[in-house]
Amino acid sequence: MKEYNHLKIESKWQTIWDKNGIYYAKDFPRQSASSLSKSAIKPKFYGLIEFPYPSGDGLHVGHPRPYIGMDIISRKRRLEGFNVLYPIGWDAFGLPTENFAIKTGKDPRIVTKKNSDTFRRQIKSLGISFDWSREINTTDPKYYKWTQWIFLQFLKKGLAYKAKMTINWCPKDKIGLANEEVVTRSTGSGQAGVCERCGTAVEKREKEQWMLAITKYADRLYKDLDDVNYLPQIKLGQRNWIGKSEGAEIEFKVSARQDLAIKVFTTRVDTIFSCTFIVLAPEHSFIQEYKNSILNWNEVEKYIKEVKNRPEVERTAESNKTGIELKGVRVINPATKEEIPVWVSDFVLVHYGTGAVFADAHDKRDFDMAKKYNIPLKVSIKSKDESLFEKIKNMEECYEGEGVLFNSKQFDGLTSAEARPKIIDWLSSESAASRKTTFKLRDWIFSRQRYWGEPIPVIHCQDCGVVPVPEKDLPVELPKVKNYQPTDSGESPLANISKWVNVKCPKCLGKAKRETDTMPNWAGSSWYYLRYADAKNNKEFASKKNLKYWLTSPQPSPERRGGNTGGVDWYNGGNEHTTLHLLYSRFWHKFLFDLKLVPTNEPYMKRTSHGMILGEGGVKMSKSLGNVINPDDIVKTYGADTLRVYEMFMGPFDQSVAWSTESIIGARRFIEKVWRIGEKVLKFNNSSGMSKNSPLVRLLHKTIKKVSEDIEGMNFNTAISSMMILATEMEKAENVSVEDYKKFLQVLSPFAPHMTEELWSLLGEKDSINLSNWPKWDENLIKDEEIKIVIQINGKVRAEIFVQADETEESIKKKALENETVVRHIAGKDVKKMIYVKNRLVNIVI
RNA sequence: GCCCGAGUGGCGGAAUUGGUAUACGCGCACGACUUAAAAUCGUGUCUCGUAAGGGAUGUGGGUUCGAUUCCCACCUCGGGCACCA
Repeated sequence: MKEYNHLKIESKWQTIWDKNGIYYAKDFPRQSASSLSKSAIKPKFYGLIEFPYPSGDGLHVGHPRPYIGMDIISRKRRLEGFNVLYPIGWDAFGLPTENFAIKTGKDPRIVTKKNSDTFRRQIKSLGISFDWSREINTTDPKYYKWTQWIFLQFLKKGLAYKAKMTINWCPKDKIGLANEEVVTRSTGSGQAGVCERCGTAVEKREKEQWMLAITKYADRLYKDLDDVNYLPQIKLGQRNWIGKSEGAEIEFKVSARQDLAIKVFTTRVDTIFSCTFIVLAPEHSFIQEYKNSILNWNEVEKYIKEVKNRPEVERTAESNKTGIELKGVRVINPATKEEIPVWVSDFVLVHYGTGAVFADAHDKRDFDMAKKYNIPLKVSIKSKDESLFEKIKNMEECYEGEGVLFNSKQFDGLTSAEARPKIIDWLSSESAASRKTTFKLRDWIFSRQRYWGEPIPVIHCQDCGVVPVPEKDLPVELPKVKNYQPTDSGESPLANISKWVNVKCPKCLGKAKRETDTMPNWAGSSWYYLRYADAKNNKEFASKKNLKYWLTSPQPSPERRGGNTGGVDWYNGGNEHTTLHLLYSRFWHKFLFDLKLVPTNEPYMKRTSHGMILGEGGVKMSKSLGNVINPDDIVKTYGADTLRVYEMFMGPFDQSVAWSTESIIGARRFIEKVWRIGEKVLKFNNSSGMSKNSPLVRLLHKTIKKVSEDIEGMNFNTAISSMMILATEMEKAENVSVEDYKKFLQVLSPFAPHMTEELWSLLGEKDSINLSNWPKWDENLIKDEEIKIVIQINGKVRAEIFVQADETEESIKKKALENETVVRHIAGKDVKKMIYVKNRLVNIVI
């Protein structure tokens, strides 16, 4: 047998796999050729990773981590008899390519082609079992035709609408900026957002934008999380983002104008008796409407202008709270009937609740603001902790918790929870309040004044207004332009192409103009997993038949829960996508479900996350730091199998971990060790060398169990650790049977597919190891006959004894007390208690 | 500021439901093999102590027979915060 040569082996098998198309998913294959029932369709497994953005820098070692993880799961599923779909594509619209085009004048289409070619070549060199026959690209007109088509369905159902929104605007470059392109810089008067390119202070501008009404789905997006199998922190992230709160809307009447009222939303109506002022968001419409009555209007106007240009994160930061009173305006607290002042402050956000809050001593932000501006405060909630109460009463400390009401008229003595419904009922009987549920979630701003995105398929007609592009005219293709800069008026570069812009109205055939806004990058990625089911379909985004097969299991999947009707079996992606992308695609999917275009109410049954790979020393890998590792170099020097094993071994899959080129050698040594064992096995070619009961066979079966279970939990690092232990023992052993070695190769094959395939074929197998059967472990062989029991005295380990697996508690305790060390330690002391934990320990308390 | 995650040897990390802290790997030291080197194999490797024994899982408290694990407070780092993907 020849020496292990990763270069030869890896390219050889990649070519063979590709030629035979062994990783191509088949639509509705039969169970097996010999299956009696003709209708028996093979069960499917649909594993998904987030398709990459093909950046100009090429792949870096962080990209493959999730691909390898899901590849291991997909490969295991194939051996378990599933028909596996594991697809990939390119999420290729977006800012970096466009900015590159602006800078260099190169056509983004050509740049995208070049970048995705590089990515494809690099990913292929890693031996990931992707089905390349279903590759998609969001910038392909054949793909974005359907992204546009789905938008038209939103429009048809009234879920796409236009609204005035503020955008970041650079007055020097005359272009709209993404939040990312606005950097915070210190100026003379504090922090300010400036343009990343030119450093000019960024302004906010009002602009008509296309919106998608995701808030119409807020309740379902929240509730249906109960029925999906996401990691708990992902569900929590989604829930926090949607931000459902149940509370009340309360009206504060304006003293001077009893017909006018300011509505506030609160979840803590129990604190209303301590409310001494109300606070409006600077953008609140009341301020403009009532400006003639505001005595200090000039100052107020100046304040509002300042605040509007501050980034939102900045505005809500604790240290930066500012405010101004609306002099001459007072409202009435409906509970106390007292007149109270009205303030404006930057920490109140216009798009949450009603854009106004009532303020009292039981909210930290209100409390701090009142202290800062000497606004009177009152307290009305008594803490459970009496010692704290003095300080709270004296306003030395802010108490935000729940408690018992006082200073609250007829509600005195009730707990916060008891008081809330009663106060709402009381106030609503005077029509000053109503129960209300609000969401933090806001509608989705869907317009971009950019070039490199899907054109929004709408035509503006002078007479007919907004007219959707007829479906037969889709796709509305992106025209070529000379200049990728947005126009001076803040429109997309498309606005300059009069030939493209000026069209006939599809309805009245009169003069009309195309919409020149494009869609955000999120659009194409909101439905891409559906396209993989039927990637080449020209008539629909995917056929119902294919969607039904790939999204709904023939038998209940272990991934499925509660009222969930199916979806992608397992979707793994980055932690950084667990709110936005995940929520957006759930929204699109639910919408399509309502139109009966997809068969399931949720897109993904199971969602897990992977951590990032950081540079050496735990800092971010970035071009500017010069610490980016290119997988090409690793594949060349150590091989794809080594890279795969190393990336899975380096740390827990869901956590970020620092790269270490020095440590790769450990993975390589492990692979070489397995190779050497292969040489030994081939030399002796012993099919029955080991006794069925030998310690090595027992270890093999324990390892099969451990690896099988660890893969399901994505604990790839401990799976590899256990295989390393097995390899060390196999190498030490005088003889390893072919049969046992093959089982080891099979469980290792998802991690190191090339070298295991080579060894498999050297052992005389004709078919691919990737199409063999996942080995089963023998329960009888993994049970230990003798068990080590630790003896503790007062919780400290003092000795250990070995007992038979079936030994009784009495007998073990007796042995423990007879132990020499134990006798020495308990001499002259009373044994108070003995705690026995089965198969683990005896703790003697003295 | 708000939400989520993490903090364990020189380094990456392991540790079922609260039950032997430091598995596995890297590095380092010593030894075997070799004319030599590489590769490989073996031994050792948290810390103080000759030992008996003590101490240590970001910090400080608490619950428990027993805490890396549960509770409270705090510190540090990473991710997200709606136009980056």
